[in-house]
Order: sequence, then structure tokens, then C-alpha cells
Amino acid sequence: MALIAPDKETQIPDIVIGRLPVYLRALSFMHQQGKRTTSSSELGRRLGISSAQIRKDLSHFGEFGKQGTGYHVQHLIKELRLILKLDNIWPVAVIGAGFLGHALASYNGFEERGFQIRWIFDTDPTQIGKVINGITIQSMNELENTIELKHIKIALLAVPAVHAQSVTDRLVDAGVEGILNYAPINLVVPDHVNIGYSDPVVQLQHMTYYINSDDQF
Amino acid sequence: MALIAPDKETQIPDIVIGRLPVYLRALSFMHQQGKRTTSSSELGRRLGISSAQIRKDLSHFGEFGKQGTGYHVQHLIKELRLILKLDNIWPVAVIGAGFLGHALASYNGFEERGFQIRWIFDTDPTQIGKVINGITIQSMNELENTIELKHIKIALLAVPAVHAQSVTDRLVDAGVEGILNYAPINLVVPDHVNIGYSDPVVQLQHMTYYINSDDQF
DNA sequence: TTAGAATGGTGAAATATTTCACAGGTAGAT
DNA sequence: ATCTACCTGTGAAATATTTCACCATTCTAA
Repeated sequence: MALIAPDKETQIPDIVIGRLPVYLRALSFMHQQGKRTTSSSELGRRLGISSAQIRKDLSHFGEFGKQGTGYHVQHLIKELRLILKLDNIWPVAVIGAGFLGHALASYNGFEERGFQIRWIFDTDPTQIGKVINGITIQSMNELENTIELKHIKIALLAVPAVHAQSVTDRLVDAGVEGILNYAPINLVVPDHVNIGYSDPVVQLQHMTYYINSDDQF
Repeated sequence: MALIAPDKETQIPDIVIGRLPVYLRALSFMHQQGKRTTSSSELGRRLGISSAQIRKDLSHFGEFGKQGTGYHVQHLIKELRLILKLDNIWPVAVIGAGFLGHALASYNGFEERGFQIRWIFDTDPTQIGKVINGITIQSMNELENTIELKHIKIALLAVPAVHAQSVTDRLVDAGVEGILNYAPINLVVPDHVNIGYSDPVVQLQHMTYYINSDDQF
């Protein structure tokens, strides 16, 4: 009956959301360099994106710039962090303590960007109990208990492809809502669970389409 | 003068190219499972993509299916490999022998999908000469020479963010045309160079937008 | 004070991408 | 033979996304 759609699902496009972390990363870089302000055109130049797109993207969330001046770097960073729910540190679990799991647990770039690796799980009895970067490798037997007890929402999945789906099912059942999957396989999950994929081969295969393989060698 | 555009830049959308490796991965999985044929709807169900999209995507390259029957898995795999130029193995260099470089060099999933890690470079004198998975770590001093001599086209960039751009410039000058960048920074490269990004934090920050951080803890 | 250059926000237009829906075509069961 | 259930490939329609183009505003310098 309403003349205007009552609560029209004014959803912000996912593709827009996906660019925000990239903007945030570039802005943080600028901030580190001591830059106080920037503009959509400068940001766009750095990222290979049109200035109009940046302005349009940001306009979904409010008005953060000033005409003639541009954006205050620190302020925009703060706003983006808020939008992306990065105002608190997200505790993260790594599943799988192979080479990749080790690399992830050893990487110190998470904390300043909103995440902290706090748990590592593995099945291998010879790995369990070892300490990586201050974190003790736990048995997969403790997976569900720990997730539920600690309210773990985010996991990095670094197990062999054959186990990826079954481990995912366990994570989801226990309450995990975001999984970054490093196994080269597509995961099936309920709608409310967010999956990110990181398969280097998929990205390389995308590139090779555009590269001429000169058969000389 | 031609009535019909002579050679109209009938470019296939990049977004389509980007899905082909995912199709290929799923088809290879099916093949491993012993499946001989599949259909766009089955594939779509597995990947969370509409069947129409899969058919439309493939139709850019030819007619690979049969009405009523679907697609012959092995045949479609072969066609996709050809399209993506995966009929030969691409030799790949890893730049940076930290934890991540180690993990990449140690990963044995590249070869069966078209790539082989053949070189690893690092600046650290205590690392140079060490062998990872059969590959000897070389000095960055040899970077340009080796790239030119071996016609290296693809590199995995696993160096600290502060060095990522300068190393990229060196790679590009030496002839590399595809870079998968693991550093959390945007790279500026000439048009003919393909860049892929792999920054776990960017993907996690994308997810957190959709996850409720119940402040209970 | 004014002129000029730079910039953000934003409807409207232009493109790009996805989905629809259907004309064939296939295979298996009866 | 015929019926039924499935398929693909595809033009057309529907959506989604990006770009355009311009007004209002801000800052700097003369």
C-alpha cells in the first residue's frame, strides 16, 4: 500500500564492498608516508581505478570528502575501518600446520589490519604441542570445543584438498562464519557462511590466457 | 568502407576468463572421481553459479557440449587447457625465500596444473645456496640474468611490501609478464604485464563486512 | 575581492554482465 | 515407434556496474 517501497532491500553491491579493503590498504600506505589528504583521482591513479568509481563507491556509505580539498586520509581510514567492522581485532584460527599453515601463523602483518592468529590445529601427533610464533599447535580433536568456547568466527583453511570439505563442515557446524580457503577446491556451505578463495594456480591460469608462450626456449 | 566492422575487437570479457580456471578445477576433480560426463547444471550446482552462465561462458570459445547429454569431462578439460595455454608447463620463479616463499616452493600442486617452480631468489646471504624441494636459492644479483636467459615469464612475488615495487620493476624490465603478488601493496606496472593479488587480509576484511561481531567474548 | 584550478557527490547515460526462455537435439524406457 | 526427461546454445530481456558530466564548494594566489 505504501507509495514508496517500505524498506527496499537497498543492498550495497558486493563488488563495492570488495574494493573497500583495497582502498583502505592504499590509504594506510599513504598515511605511513605522511600524507594528510588525498583525492579520488590520486587514489584512482595509484590503484588503476577511475576517480568516479571511487567517489561512487564511497558515496554508498556517506560523504567523507570535501569539495576542492579531497579526503582527509586518517579520517577516511577510520570510516572504512568502521564500515568493515575492523574497530576490534578479530581472533582467527588456522587449520592445518603444514608449510602454509606455518607461513600464515608466522606472518606478522595481520594484527595492524584487524586480525590476530590465535589458534592452530592439526591432526599430526608429531606437530601437536609445537609452538609457532607463540601459538601452540592443538589437536583437531579440540576443534569444535575451542571454536564454541572462544566464539571463533573466522578460520584460515590450510589443509589438503581431500579434507577441505569435511573440515569446513565441522567449522560451520561449530559456528565459524568466514573461511579463507587455501585448498584448491570449491567448498559448499550454507548461505550465511562467507568463503574466500586463495588458489595461486587459479590466478596463474587466468594470467596465462593473456601471455604468449613463445615456444622458443 | 566495410559494411561490417572489419575486425571488431571482439574481446572476451576478462570476468569470463577468470571463471575458466575454476571450471577447469572442478572438472579435474570430477575426472578424478571417475565421472565421464557432466552438465552445466551439475557444474553450476557445485560452483554456486547458474547453468546459463556456464553455457554462455563456454559459448565464447566454441560448442563443447551435446544436447541432451551434456559435456564429456575429459574433452572439456582438454579444451579449457588449450584456451588457457596450459598445454605446456610454465616455468615459474619465486622471489623471496621467507616462510611464504618456502611454502610456495614446497607445494607440489603446481605441476599437474600447468606450472613448475624452478627458481627461488633471495637477498639473504645465509639463505642463498640452501635447497628447498630440490631448488637452490639463488642470489637476487642473478635475477635479471636468469630471467633473460631462461625466458621466465611468470613470477610469484613473496618479498616484504617495502621491496615489492622495486623488485617488480626489475622483473618487468627483465621480461616477466605475469606476477602473482603476495605483498600487501598495489603494484604499478605497464599495460602488458598481468598482476594477480593475494593478500589474505583484503579477503578477510571483505568478509567481516558481512559477519556480526557479537561483542560478547 | 576575485579569478582560476581542483575536487566531491550524484543523477543520467552508457556499458557490461547475467538471466530468461525456447528452439532444437539426445537418450532411455516402454 | 513414441513418450518423457534432459540437455545445449543463444537471442532477447533484465540487471548490474561503470562512466559521464555538471553543480556546488574549497583553496590559492594575485
